[in-house]
Amino acid sequence: MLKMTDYIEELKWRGMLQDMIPGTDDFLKSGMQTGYIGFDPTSDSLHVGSLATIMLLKIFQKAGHKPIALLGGATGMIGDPSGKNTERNLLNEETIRHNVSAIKKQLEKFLDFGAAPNAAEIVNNYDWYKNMDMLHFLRDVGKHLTVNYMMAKDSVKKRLEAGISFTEFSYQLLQAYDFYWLYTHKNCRMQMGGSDQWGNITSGTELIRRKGENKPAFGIVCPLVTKADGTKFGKTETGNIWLDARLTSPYKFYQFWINASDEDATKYIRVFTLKTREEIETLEKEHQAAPHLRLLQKALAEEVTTRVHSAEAVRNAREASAILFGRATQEALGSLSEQMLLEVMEGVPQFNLAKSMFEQKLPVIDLLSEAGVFASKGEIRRLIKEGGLSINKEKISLAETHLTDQHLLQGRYLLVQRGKKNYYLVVVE
RNA sequence: GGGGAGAUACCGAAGCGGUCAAACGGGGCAGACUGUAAAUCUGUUGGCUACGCCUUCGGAGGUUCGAAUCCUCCUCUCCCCA
Repeated sequence: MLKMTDYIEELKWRGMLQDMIPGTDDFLKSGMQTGYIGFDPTSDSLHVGSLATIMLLKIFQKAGHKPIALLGGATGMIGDPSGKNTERNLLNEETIRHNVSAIKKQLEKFLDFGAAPNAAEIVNNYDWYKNMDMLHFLRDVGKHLTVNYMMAKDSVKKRLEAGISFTEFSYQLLQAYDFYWLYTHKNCRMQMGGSDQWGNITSGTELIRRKGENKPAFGIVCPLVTKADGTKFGKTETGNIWLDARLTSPYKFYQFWINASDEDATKYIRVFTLKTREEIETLEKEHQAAPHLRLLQKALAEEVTTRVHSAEAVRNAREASAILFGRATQEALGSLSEQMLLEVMEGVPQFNLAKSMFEQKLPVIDLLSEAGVFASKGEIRRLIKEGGLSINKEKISLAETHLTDQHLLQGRYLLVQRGKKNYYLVVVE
């Protein structure tokens, strides 16, 4: 017997409910329902920006409902104008096919596909668009929503001055039809999404209503995840944080969460973990009592990294973090086996230096410059002057410092550190 | 088509013949404080074989002992009038 919980109530305390279509609440309480979220195949990996909506689905399933993840194999070819202020370039079909299959694999990590009766499903809207011809689309879909209605949407209104192509303008019709199709074929009466999807979701419920369906459709949206300092969530100096380990190493992924500010961490732990309200509140109390332990950030990083990567990835990342940031010093570094060292350094940028160069007993500044760790010698000099350069956790205070074989970890590695958080591994061979 | 304004380092913006590798602000990086947080304060922010040298101020020429600064042409941007 399936245990149902109150989805809306849970979203509320997690701070994940921005808006909902009236009645959604009662609709969900009336029994197991099917709901969906669409994902755009604009690249071949999701990034943490999509994580909040994935969690919407995950929590939906946990609450006892049936989640459907819709991949926009067709809509991705059109381009959603929501939240965009300029027309986008179209991706070619091959790229989209590739992206769809890659994203599908990622989503499979989050949802439970074996949990009858509310097992998750993945669908691709290309399947119902590939055989549809334009006349049918215009007669069966386009006829039901007026241009006036469509133009009133924010996503369109914002673009009226700058210009919007007919193609992007039509996007909401396609998404509306997706909803209708799922409604009729999968008995799916609910759509979720980020707040930028509100317009598209209501176009869908409207289409369903005007097509003469007697049972209404529902929807909710969650707020955009933000950072307290106003910068964009999910980006770092070096770019997006991706879910794919090849694009963002598990170590870096783990560090991304560990580095969340206190203020953000209390928000994120509600959105990105499945911890209960009690667990979270207890953690917060413990965190306040001993903030330097960073319990909140650790709990957040561990759970998210486990789900996206694996428990083993977390172990490695935690170990690497302990060595790089903990009190561990040269001795700890030196005592690592080569295999451990490499595991710990996985995800840390690596540079090569010819053994012959190293043996010339050049000053450290020349060696680092040769290895290409820094952009220029001026930069290295400045860094040394400012006390921001360490090798093997030992501060370098003179540009003329010479390195000897004793500095080499396992006879061939140098751990270069810029500031507190940036590490580079130089391999001498 | 006519008239005007402008193009400076990552971005914004001063400078209008030497003292300009170029004020100031933002951003970046680092240091201090701390907790791999936030706030704050400080330093730094073209390159090099470095008390000196080289390359930079839209592009190409020119004037001058000397130009980001003056002149000529070109390219692009913005504004106003038709």
